[in-house]
Amino acid sequence: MPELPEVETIVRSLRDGGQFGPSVLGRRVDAAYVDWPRTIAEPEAESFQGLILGRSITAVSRRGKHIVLHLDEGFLVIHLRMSGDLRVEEAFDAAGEAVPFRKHDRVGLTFHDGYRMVFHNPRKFGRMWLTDNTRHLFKKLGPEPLDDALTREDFFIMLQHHKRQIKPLLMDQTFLAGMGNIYTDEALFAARIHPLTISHQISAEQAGVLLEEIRAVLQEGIRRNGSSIDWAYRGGTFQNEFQVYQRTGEDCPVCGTEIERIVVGQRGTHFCPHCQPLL
DNA sequence: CACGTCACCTGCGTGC
DNA sequence: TGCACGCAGGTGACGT
Repeated sequence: MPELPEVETIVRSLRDGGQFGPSVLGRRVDAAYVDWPRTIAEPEAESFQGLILGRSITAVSRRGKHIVLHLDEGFLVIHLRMSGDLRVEEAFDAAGEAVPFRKHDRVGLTFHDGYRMVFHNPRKFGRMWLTDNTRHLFKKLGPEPLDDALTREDFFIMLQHHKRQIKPLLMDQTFLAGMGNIYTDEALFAARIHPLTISHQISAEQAGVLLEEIRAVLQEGIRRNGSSIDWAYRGGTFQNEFQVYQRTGEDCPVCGTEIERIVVGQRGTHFCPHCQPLL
């Protein structure tokens, strides 16, 4: 469930407490459980278990789709990829017995006060890095779409610098950090831009509209606590606002034309052929 | 540089 | 019921 709005929702819950459990701030790691060692991208999984012990979480932030737990020494960075999920829960039952981990729980960090944070990750794509410095992880990431420092003019110039199909370009994390399949389809629909449009051919005015629509769908996604679909229910409600995503064959909410599905860059892509003509 | 393909994984819905 | 297949919110490594 991981695009920018879902990651931001999790970050806020980890920081402030919320629908996914209490805050992790101030909690100290007392024990580490690793079910799938490849989850630990850095350092080696064996050394990770010892190195994380005794460290406390002092802040929680986000960069693109990465969750950043700031520790009193270093950082724990988490990427959920396709199917990752975090929850914070009590690690022991009333009798003091450890609550068993669930199927697909890959990593568990038990805190000094009896709570734990669990990384649930059915498809095993998600990764964690325990590192003293995050620079090497983020150096290639593009700007944050919600950062006001990114202007419409900047965005137009960025588009002019590439001759690529707009959809894969928006999903390229080195171009812009945080967009995924859902919010890209929704933003392109809102901006009335065909997903195969070559970035280079988008006018300055259209670029401005696109940036604003990207921000609008991301902000609405955050406001609704992200999207919940199928197996990965997270309590979000943005799925109820989808205009085109997963609505193949249904009527376009604007003009009534049937929503089409094509494949772009190996990803299912949904758009209205009438509202989003390929110029 | 841009794009297609495959790989990494598991689970679910569909159609035969 | 069983089974093959296609599909899924992501990304990185290749080859052309």
